[in-house]
Amino acid sequence: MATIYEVSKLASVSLATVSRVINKNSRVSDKTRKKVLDAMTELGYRPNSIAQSLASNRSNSVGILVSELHGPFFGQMMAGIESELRAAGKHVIITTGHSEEDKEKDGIEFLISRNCDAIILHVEAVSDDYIIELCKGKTPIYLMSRLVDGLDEKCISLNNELGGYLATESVIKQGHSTIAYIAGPQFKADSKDRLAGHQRALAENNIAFSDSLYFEGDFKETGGSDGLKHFMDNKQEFSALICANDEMASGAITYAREQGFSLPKDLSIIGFDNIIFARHTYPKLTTIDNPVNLMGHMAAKLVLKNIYQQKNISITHSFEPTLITRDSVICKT
Amino acid sequence: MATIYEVSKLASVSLATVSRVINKNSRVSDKTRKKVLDAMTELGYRPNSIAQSLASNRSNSVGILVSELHGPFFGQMMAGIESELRAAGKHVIITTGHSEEDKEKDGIEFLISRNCDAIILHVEAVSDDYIIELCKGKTPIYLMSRLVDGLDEKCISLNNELGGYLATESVIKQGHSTIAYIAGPQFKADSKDRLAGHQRALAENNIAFSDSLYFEGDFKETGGSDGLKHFMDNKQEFSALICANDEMASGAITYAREQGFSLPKDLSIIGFDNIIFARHTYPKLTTIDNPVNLMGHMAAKLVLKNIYQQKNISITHSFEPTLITRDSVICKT
DNA sequence: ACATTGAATTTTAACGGTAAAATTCTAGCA
DNA sequence: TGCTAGAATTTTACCGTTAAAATTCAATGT
Repeated sequence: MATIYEVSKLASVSLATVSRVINKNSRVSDKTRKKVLDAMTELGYRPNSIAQSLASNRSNSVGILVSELHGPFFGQMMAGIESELRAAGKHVIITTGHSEEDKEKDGIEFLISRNCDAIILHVEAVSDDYIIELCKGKTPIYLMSRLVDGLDEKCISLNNELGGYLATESVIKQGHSTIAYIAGPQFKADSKDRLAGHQRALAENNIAFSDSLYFEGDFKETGGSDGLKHFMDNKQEFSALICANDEMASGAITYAREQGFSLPKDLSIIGFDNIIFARHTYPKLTTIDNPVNLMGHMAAKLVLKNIYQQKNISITHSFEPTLITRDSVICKT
Repeated sequence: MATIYEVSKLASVSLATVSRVINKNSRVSDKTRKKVLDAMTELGYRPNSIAQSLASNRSNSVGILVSELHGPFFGQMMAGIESELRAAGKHVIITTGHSEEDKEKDGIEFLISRNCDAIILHVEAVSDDYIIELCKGKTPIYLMSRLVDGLDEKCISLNNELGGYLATESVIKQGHSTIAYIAGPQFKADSKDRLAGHQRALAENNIAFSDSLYFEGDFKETGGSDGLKHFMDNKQEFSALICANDEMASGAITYAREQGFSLPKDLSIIGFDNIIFARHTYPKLTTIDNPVNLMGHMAAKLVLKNIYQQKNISITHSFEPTLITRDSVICKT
């Protein structure tokens, strides 16, 4: 690959001049600029962004850390961030944390050591204190789906408690009063908040929360089937099942039908997230919309505004979930 | 962030010695090593991988270019590559091409300019010639789901033609003879091959391919619904519908039910890819398994073997799809 | 014609590391 | 004791770029 040096020789100008035409900004005469540009195309020159980054201390790329690369939730999130940033000519470096403390830290350090101009984190295993410490470093940190005290300006988050509340409330309004709940892993803040909302809705409607109608799932399809199986093995009676995300709801639906349930007549099921696939279950899944793609866009905008000086961007730090009514919850007869 | 220089001063050794303890390999006396290590922890030193990369001309990271960050297909692929590489201590830099020639090229250049040790590409819009040219460069290129003549050693691919054949054959074996086909975008090699397999199966069974039972979809849910609607608007009669991927099959299932079909009685539907969600449609989707996660692992292994000198890895370049029989295709009565 | 000035350009020193070449140490041996 | 081989360590140049400081250039006003 041709270097800036070869370009400068071919164009018979100095390195600095070539550098200046690459970086558009400063003054170069039109004549010189053309000479350089011609030399660049002749050599097929592309700046080495590693060297640029080392010399200039910025990289035009922002790091993203997500828990997993697959799955509809993270897919939408990454896509949102990437498309917004890409439109602004910035690149994205993605790595994963697998919801494990060591791997999350390792991923963060990788992104920092790669000179990212900013980092957008979706971390679940790392402590608030660690994050606060991290923010003191020179790489700007932003947080998705996590609200850390004192770092509000750096967070884009969903009101998960409200979402949990809405789900349960809507089910109660349909006349259900024996309601089972399959939660997400409780070390994740999202899961805890959704559960808290559920409990608040129950309390406000004078329904006691029962441990025997609670199951902690894994946010995957298996969590839904395992949870439902657990309740059935224990001979629990309930007319509605709330799942803390749509994957678990799908698993529950599939399992329920395998067990001979007729849905939604025998059991109402509601999910959370409104993943694309939620409208393809049968019955179509009633769920809580989690505007994660939008939130991804917003996180990217936050970076654009704060790091890349793009003015006139208005930022929403906090998003609200909404109820999406489809066919999987029916009025209790 | 502390630099190697500060470490060397604190440990009162030279830069080179610090560098050698960082890179483990060469000889350093235990006493010196300890001094350096202590200094490093005291300063909280982390090597700047940008500088390492510039100086050493490798980066311990491999670039990945996918068409989209969301969607079950790419999610599985990225996850496969990442987990294999991560286990070997390598990092992954992901970017997207959006199936557009310009963006694919831009993404590739970004990855190259970032000094990736190797690049794994899933490109769809770029020409074979461009890829061949690319391979002459100094960054090693590997290809997923694409077979370029003469580059077999660098490709990990699925026999899509066989998959298309298997899908159609299985449907024919169930007694169907009027079969509609919703293809993927025909500029994508995968789509073309799957269609070719479909046509071969038809031909072998003396069923004529009919343009009126063909629709080119977009590989998304809407492709399935649009396609089915198209056939119905044209009053086509058919007992089976083959979709070139599972997303389109899901869309078709949902749309069919909205139109009052009873599935699978009124219409048999088969998909392609065997995405996780395929078992959560109703009826459960019969489909062709595309071992994309495995292929991701294999692509990573190929890199590990060729670029990072890991011996004793055996490579499979070509994968075969298999029929997954579930409930969405029934015997024609 | 000649300072003056501001723009265009070049020189030079970083950025934070690696790696080859050069040097210093340390033992072992004649 | 003096020499030497091999290990440990340091010196030095370089990776490809940016950016501040220095220099050259061209136009302007007097």
